[in-house]
Amino acid sequence: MAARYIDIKNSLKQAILNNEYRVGDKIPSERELALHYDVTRVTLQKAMHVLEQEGFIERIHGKGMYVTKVIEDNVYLLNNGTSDSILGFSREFKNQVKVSSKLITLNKIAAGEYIAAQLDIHADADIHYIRRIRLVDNVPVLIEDSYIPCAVIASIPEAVLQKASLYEYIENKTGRKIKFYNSVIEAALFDETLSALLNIETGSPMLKVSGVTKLEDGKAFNYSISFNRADMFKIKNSWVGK
Amino acid sequence: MAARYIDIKNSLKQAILNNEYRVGDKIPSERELALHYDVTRVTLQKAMHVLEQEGFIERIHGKGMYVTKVIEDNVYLLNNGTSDSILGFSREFKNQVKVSSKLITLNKIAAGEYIAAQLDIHADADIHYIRRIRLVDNVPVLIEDSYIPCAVIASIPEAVLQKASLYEYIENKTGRKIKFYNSVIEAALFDETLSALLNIETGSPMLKVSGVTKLEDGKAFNYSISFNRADMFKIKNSWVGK
DNA sequence: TAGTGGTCTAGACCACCTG
DNA sequence: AGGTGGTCTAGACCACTAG
Repeated sequence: MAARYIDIKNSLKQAILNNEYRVGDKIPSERELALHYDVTRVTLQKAMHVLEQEGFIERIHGKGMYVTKVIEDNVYLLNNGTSDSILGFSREFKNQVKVSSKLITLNKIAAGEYIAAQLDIHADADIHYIRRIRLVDNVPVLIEDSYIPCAVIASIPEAVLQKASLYEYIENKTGRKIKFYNSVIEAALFDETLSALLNIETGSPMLKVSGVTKLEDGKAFNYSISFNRADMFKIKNSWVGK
Repeated sequence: MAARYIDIKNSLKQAILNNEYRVGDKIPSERELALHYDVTRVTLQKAMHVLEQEGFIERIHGKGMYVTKVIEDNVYLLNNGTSDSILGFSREFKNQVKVSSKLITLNKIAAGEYIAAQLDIHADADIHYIRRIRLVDNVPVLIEDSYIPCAVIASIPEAVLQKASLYEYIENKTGRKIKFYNSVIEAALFDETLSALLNIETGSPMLKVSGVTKLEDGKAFNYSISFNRADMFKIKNSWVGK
């Protein structure tokens, strides 16, 4: 079903996560791996480039490919830009900790100019405005505001917002996968309203992440802003040259 | 000299920046562009994938390629993870504003465990510890601490730290290009020491970016932490699925 | 020099979108 | 149906690293 290079990438990723290859180990050469998986070098390279981008290996010209320093500090929750499934909050953490949501607001309103511009729709188009508190092991850690055009999803069951992953719901409902995520990361301070919702001090530092999510067909379906407790969130970012 | 696909990417990037293609425009198909640049589709696709990663175009299966919303808010300075030359501060901004540095500290010290672990060297190896204030149009906007192994660069002229780009100096000195950058982004508050250096209020929000930079041969050469005024810096992050 | 990753060709077939 | 991007093959040559 999926592309061959994705399968290969996942296979090697699992091998690394299972410690079959350890940090600093040299993994087999492209030519060996291509033979093993029975693909051409071009296809294998595609897999390896993705693995590199995701931060699992390092490719060094003339030397070989090496397993990178591990996925580090698990005390803090991270949310990066290069994983398979960055986007949904519950998706990312559901196997590690107990994630839940508390729905604060669910309204149908007109987009207004700013939101409309982000979503590439008309300012008078209807959208769902959703505000949720996210909890990890029952501790509130962030507030997330979402703006979703009614044209994409006519209605959103409250049950989804309370318990399930909104992204999975939308992928299933529309039959399209999530493709794009453009975000802007900023630091700010929690104001009275938001700090009260998280039960923390006003003026605490916040990591604010806002962005637009798009589906495979290029249609924007969600503009979101999340206000994250700075003491619980970091963002890992990796970059590979050229 | 450079790879063909990089040239093509830059050529199209320039065309977009010059408004030869405007936001929302459909650009020619892969097959047309491949013909025009006289390369195969595979090579052309490589160029386009990079261009997509850098946020200039969107590729939509079955439809075509479209110019993405522009590089936006130029009042704030941004520092993202997908550009050609993210890394150096002066590199990124030297054509837009007047960037200068003020050297606060330049010491040769032992790495110590934490820094040594980041740089993958011994804890008793010598490093340069550098603290600089960066100014944009003579306004101090961030503080940057750098930890550079003496084994990579024996000495660093003060003049470089005051005026020039440290990264360019190192690329020239070692004859190797910068390849890697793994960073962690956090939010925090400015303490007394740091706020005094930037002449802002203690307790102001800060965007803290720390990371390791590596050269082409995989050798770590700089662990840095930058403390950025949150009101002047945002980070743009784009992610493309699959 | 032998081995590695980096780039490129000239095809081919598939999956998706639109009229 | 015709055009678009997505994937893949089976080679080839180049650039870099090491002993």
